Amino acid sequence: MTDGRSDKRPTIYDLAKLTNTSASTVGAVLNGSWKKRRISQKLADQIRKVAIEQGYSPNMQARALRTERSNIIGMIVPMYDNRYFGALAEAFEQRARDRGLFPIVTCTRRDPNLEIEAAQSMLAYRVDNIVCTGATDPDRIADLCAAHGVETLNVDLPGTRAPSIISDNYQAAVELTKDIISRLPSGCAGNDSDIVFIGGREEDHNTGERIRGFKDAHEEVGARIAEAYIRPCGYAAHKAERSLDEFVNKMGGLPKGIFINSTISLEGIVNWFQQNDITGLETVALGCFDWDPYAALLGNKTSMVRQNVPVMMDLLFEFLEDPEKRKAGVTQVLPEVIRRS
Amino acid sequence: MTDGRSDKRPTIYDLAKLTNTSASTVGAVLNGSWKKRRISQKLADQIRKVAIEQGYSPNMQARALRTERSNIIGMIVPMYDNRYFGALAEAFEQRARDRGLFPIVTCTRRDPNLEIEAAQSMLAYRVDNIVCTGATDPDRIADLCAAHGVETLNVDLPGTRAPSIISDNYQAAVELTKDIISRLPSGCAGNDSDIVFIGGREEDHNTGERIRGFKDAHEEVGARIAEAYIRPCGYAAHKAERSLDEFVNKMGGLPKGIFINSTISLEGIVNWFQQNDITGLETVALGCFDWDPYAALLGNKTSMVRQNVPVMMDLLFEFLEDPEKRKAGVTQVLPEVIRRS
DNA sequence: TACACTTGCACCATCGAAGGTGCATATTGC
DNA sequence: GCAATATGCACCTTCGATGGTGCAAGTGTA
Repeated sequence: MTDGRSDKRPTIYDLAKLTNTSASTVGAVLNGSWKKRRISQKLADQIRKVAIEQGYSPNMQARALRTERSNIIGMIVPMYDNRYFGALAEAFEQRARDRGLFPIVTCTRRDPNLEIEAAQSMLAYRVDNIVCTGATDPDRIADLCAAHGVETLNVDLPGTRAPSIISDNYQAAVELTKDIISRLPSGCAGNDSDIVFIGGREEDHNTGERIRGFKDAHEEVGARIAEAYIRPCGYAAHKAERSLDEFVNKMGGLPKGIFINSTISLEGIVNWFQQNDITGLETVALGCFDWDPYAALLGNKTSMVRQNVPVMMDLLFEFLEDPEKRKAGVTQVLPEVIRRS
Repeated sequence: MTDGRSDKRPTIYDLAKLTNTSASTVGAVLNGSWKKRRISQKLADQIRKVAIEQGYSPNMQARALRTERSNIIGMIVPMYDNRYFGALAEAFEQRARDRGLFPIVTCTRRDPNLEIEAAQSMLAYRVDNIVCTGATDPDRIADLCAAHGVETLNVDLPGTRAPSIISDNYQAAVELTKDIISRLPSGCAGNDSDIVFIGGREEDHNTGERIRGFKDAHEEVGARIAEAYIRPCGYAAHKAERSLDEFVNKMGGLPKGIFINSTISLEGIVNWFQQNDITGLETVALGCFDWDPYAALLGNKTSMVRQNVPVMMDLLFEFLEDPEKRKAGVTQVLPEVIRRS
């Protein structure tokens, strides 16, 4: 090169030569510790000028190696196929950047092995923290990270090995169920219920809590629920579709209401209606524990639960920054129930 | 600690002491170059055993510092608020992992400054490549990266400084428009059209191509389009909503069809119908250049364009791996038009 | 003028891994 | 039985940034 700029990225050593100073001086100026090191204002200005001219950017790998702190913060999410996790990732990234951290979000498709693999990669790159969102096995990740001296935090699904920030699934499920009940044809509420719960995994904490809320809301109005009405058939759309189909075949008709445990399951439910009984979409009272702008418009009767992403992410960073607060076990955040009549 | 395991992560030096060998031997064994270095099978096995016992994980920062290759591959996406970018991110991550790379996806909210900031962060962490997906200004990012010796690739929106993989927006727009025309009340096709194009940004390459396809499809059936029918009002939902509202006020009624330029814009359109004329959703022929499982069900008449994510991502990694192929300028991939009658 | 401080910077080891090189010991060929 | 080669591993520098330490020159005090 003839313009004095190398084709390689300049290092503090290059800048030191260009300014007739030393690497430690350049380093101190560019990382902000120069006052402590009593570098003169004039020299600092000059070095900064040359650094900009040369397009210097500190090698974070080298810095991390030396300081034992990467400023990388990782987040594991299950999927990008719904608004909730998308919003979580977006809010997470924004807050991380605001704090000068480098956010790394990766989706692990609800695959426990992939979760571990992703966590191991993050650990290899020496992330400072890992946030497990909706992880199928947060404790396993927490243990793995603990062995590496890395603290984790759980979001959406609670774990026992790390502080957890989750939605108040029980309370929101109670409210959503009451809302569905209130929209049943008159005369139904108070009698034995005809609302099906579809979707989710029984082992899931959240699904368990939602079923508990679903049951308690029924109990409050004196209605009973038969076993066949609780159908945690998994999250995939086609599973919900099949589950509803089985229910209808078994019971000989549609239920009066459906509590759907996620937008993904809702996809299957709507598919079923499209295939089998499109008018049902207008007559059955739908409630979905999740939020999606289009889904909210479907059937014109779908109430939805929208989890409070901003508050959850604010709490997350509070916990990350304050070891005292971090001791808390499970912190619940109340979601919003968006009612449609 | 009493069990011989330090509370710090073990390094190759720790393992060398534990096995009475040297750091270079341990390093060679654990990074696979041990045969080349003529380490005996027996010693290699022993070192690997101890490494596993100690929970060793190589410090990728140190490795990257030494080898000048981080194995990190970055991707910038605008938003996680639609399925297209979610699917792109997911497919990208999967393919990167399959190749032993560490994928880093970040969303920049269609903010040109945030795009640059994110790219700079990635460069500071010495990513090997950056993939710009739907970037507002891919050339600016490409130039920045080029100054750091990092190659970029564009996806979804083309740039002039790097190879680009995009959808064939023109062809798909022609097909989508024809589909809308075919669903107009009989007698309309062939006359001057009554289909509005709403959403997107006029400066966007994709929006331009779609408008071109929209126009050509009209021309083919001998229909003309008045200026007021082309409304690239931006992407945000409320902008599309307002644009449709303005159109209806100005023209004194609904159009017979709407070509909506993204699911986000569709959100605004559906909102408008909800607020103003819910029956319109059933009578107006809708086509949306984007895909969403719920949106596809709306109005029961919405045809959608689903971009071919797997093929685009396969091409991306082909280009990344083969410098020859990388020379190509813009590669177009034909999306699928999902018709609903 | 001598001594104690302060100012302003350079020198150097270090973080963990990689890879060039060197040097014993073991094996082969003649 | 001896040189030539192969085998198996250790030593040492390097990547870029950080921060402890040392040291000259400048300033203040008695």
